[in-house]
Amino acid sequence: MSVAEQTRQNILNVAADEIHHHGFKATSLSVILNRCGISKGALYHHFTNKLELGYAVFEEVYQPMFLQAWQPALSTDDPIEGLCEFLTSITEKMACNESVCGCPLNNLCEEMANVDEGFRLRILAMQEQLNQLIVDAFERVRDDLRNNIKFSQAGYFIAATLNGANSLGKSSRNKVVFTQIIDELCCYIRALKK
Amino acid sequence: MSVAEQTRQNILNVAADEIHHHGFKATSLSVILNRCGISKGALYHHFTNKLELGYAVFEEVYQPMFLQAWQPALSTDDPIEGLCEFLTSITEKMACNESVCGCPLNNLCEEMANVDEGFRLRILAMQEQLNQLIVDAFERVRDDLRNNIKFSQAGYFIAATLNGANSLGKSSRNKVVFTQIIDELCCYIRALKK
DNA sequence: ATAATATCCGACCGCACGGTATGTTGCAAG
DNA sequence: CTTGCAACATACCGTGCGGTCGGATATTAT
Repeated sequence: MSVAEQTRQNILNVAADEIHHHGFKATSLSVILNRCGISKGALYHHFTNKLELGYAVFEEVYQPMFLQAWQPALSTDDPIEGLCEFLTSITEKMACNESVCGCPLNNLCEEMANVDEGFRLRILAMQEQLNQLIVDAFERVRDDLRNNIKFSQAGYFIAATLNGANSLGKSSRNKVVFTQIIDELCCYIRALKK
Repeated sequence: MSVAEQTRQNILNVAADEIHHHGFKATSLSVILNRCGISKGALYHHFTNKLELGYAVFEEVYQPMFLQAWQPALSTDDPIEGLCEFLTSITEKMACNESVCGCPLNNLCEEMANVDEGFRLRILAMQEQLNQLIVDAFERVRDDLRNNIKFSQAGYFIAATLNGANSLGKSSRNKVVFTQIIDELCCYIRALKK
């Protein structure tokens, strides 16, 4: 990897971290520059403006990260159990101070979806992609599931509840509430089986 | 109501609307002043700073609004059905352009809970209050419910899913996804009964 | 070796923001 | 009538922001 490309990747990673912690609008370019040890000229050589940097972070950092997290859980022989174990593992791996940051995708959705169309469409595509993953997984084992289930609707329901759990976790500042909601969600998911 | 008190209420209402539409940080005092037709001196006569204005909006506008919305649904003879009807009525009353604004409480939670302790504690208290309402309602009809239900956990689960539904609604910009999630949530709620 | 281009630097700009300080008006008590 | 304070108005300030631009340096092509 060329040194220029390293600079670019460094900017993307630092920006991703800053956006995750402070949101897009509250993220300061100056902070990114300081953390990267580069100048403003360097940043504006690689990205035309802050918005394009945000888009690049979404596409090149958040999106792959997101898919890599969900994909394995849904690709197992038993996606129902895979999903439950994945959700439970989130609560276990989540440190207390991390719980307040929430999911990058959901954060951006809350902050930017109704402000910037570029973000909105990217987020929407990502959510539909996730929903498709869930639907595909359910289709694969549909014989094991109750036959009155609307797969897509259930998929969105799961995603929504996870987002909401993150939200409630932010205000309570401990993961007990979060864990409870995930527990309840796993009950719901397992109840999809016959 | 004195003219001064009218001014104060006007500021609160306009500020509540602005915060609902643009979030707290992105809400500009200048815009509030213009919409109210008052000067900056007037605003700073009634509120010490922007943060205190935000707290006042939360306590005097959002909080009463929130309780007035939930209370009736949970006070009926059949809170399970009351809850479902209430949730469904949200989707019906919600215009398409309103769907992108989301719930003021959830918005503030996402934006401010991990930034400002004053907001966080107020939001937390509000959420616990809502949860208590749900728990109380469930306790009242506990004989009609399955006997392995953790009331508090179910309450948080319901609140979380509603928040998440709002979030997903923001990016899709139509209420179909929102409605689906609420439908699924109502199924879950009705399944709490024996 | 030299020209050309990519990469990066850092001073600067305009702007909108929250907040302050001082001035003005009007009502109400004495 | 006047004194005083609540209720505003207005001009101004410092700050941090995203973004621009001319120049310096490194890398590559010829």
